Amino acid sequence: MPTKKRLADLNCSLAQALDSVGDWWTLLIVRDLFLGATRFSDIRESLGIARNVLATRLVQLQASGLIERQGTERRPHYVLTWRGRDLIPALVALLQWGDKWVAAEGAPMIVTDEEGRSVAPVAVRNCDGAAVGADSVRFQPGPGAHQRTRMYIEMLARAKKVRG
Amino acid sequence: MPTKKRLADLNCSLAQALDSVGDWWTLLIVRDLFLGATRFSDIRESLGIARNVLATRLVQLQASGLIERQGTERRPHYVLTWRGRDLIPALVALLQWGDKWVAAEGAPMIVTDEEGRSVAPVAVRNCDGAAVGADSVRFQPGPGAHQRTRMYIEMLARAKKVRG
DNA sequence: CTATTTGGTTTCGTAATGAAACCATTTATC
DNA sequence: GATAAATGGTTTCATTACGAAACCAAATAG
Repeated sequence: MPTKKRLADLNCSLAQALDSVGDWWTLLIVRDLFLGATRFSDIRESLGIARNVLATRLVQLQASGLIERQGTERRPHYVLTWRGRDLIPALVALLQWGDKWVAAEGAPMIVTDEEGRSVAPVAVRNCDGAAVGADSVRFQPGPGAHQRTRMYIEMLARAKKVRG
Repeated sequence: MPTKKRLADLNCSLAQALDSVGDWWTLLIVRDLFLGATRFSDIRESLGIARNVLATRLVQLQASGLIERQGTERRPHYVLTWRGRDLIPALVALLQWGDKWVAAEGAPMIVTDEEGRSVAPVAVRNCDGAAVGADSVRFQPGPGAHQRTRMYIEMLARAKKVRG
């Protein structure tokens, strides 16, 4: 009986994250909430998402602890929790990727600080603050790595070294 | 006749990005390729993804210019293009979010630089390199913003200011 | 007090997913 | 060189998710 695959048991935090925000709409809903939308109808009209799908997503987002319902029961305000707001770096990184590689007619949105100065491209940095380019980023098994994960990572790293 | 909603026409680069990498599997495939996997079977076994789904995703990823097929026709190596590698900041940001908020038994994977020193949490930064916290991040309409987008952003910003 | 808006739920047809079976070509084994 | 096994898929089919539209109760506006 085929059921939706649970990414959560993949022993990878990326999969864990995608289990919370991995479908097409969720990050866009988070974006709208971050922009300041709080109403069901605001999000619905902004994204053009079907009502039933939005309703389900909001329930899931609440269950994952990314949003809270506030105000009256029948006409709630939806707001991001801190856990939800903490997705901002990932969200901005994806947005910038879209700007760089896809957006044809210029960026639809610009990300700025409080003073309206646009932010730098999100990058991976080491503890000294120096950018670590994609060619220099490495993955190592961590304390929560299963034996299978550990072997897979090491196998690939070996193969990579052989290829040069 | 209900068809899959195209996120691409949402006038938002986040939606553009999600149109390329927005489903459950795609970023995990990118992760595997980044780790050094090149073979169909490596990815398949690593993720436990169905064969037909993986085949479709690889075709889509190639069509989006994120990966290339190399080597023989019948037994290709799949490798990330530069466009694909450029997803690394977003990928790492999501992975760190999963580590922080979901991972129970410690991080399965650690991200490091070439010398094995683990990297800092990915953050939004201004041009001076100072971190811009989620509370300080703002979105402004950009040059590619449609009128509708512009009004929506401004409407929400006004409402936010009223709420305080 | 009536009309409209809000925030959904229900129903139904279409599309996507997952599992398993199948298959052609390459590579390894004897 | 023949045979076995692995690789890289495609096909088929049942289940599930999605999208559109209709419907509905409570809250708000006039």
